[in-house]
Amino acid sequence: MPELPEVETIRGDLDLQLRGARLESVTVSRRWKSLPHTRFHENRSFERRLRGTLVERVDRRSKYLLFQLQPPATLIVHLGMSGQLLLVERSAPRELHTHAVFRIDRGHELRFTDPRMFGRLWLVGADEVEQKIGPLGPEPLSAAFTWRVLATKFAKKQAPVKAALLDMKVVAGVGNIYSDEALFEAGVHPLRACASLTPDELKQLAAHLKSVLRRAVKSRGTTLSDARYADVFGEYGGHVPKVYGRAGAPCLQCGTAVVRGVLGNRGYHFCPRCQR
DNA sequence: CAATCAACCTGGGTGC
DNA sequence: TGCACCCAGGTTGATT
Repeated sequence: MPELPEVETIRGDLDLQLRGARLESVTVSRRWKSLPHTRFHENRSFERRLRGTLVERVDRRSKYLLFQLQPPATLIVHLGMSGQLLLVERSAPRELHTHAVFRIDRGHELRFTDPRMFGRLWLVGADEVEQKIGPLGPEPLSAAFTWRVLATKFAKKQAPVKAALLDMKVVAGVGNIYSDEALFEAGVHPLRACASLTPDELKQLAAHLKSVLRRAVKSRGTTLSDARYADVFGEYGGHVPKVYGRAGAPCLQCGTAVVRGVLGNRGYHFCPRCQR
């Protein structure tokens, strides 16, 4: 569910709310503990090792949230498709599919819920983070990400550009919504082979990717009508996609019906007239 | 190595 | 009402 702008919204709020807070206790559901260690680093001491730790800072890399703790350790959280982190009062009724509860001082709880259970929770040493979440390409909003990075990575790539944008090794944190949006705004057809893009198209693509991600962060993410992304306070995002999820509806630029295609088991959306 | 695809899960919507 | 699909914002391991 959440991509870079949604995860970044959550990160910012958690950093403000939890910096300096102590995790009084941590409980993980039996169901979640039964997951393979690729999704839950169960070492029997997850709860015990977290109890009493201090949250020093909350970082983000790609779609991963990194809780930097004291004594030194990193809690890695990935929300998968349907994961949520909710900051609530302890007395509030427990949400369905709650898999982990972090009791915070001052009477609050951080609850991790995830109906589809594609999320991950890992507790690792600070030096183990890279190997756990990597290898990852550059952060698209960093100065290190330019059209020249794309030019290098695309030079010998025959895969469709849509697939490449979803590849975390090419660029980190971009998912199905924002790859569709960036391609639409750049006027590039999703099925174009990476290596066929001209320098001008690469410039457009890099610039529009940065632009749409920045706008989405400012709007606190995207919440589709049929899905339920919410921030840590349960509030929805205000960003509205231009093509994603609009199959059959008129293109906002030319009025042509937006087309939905399937690539690698995932739907994508584009305007057959504006995107070449 | 690069590209493609099935699998991992649950729940909501649709059409018969 | 029941049921059999189809769809969903992600990642990854197996297979070509």
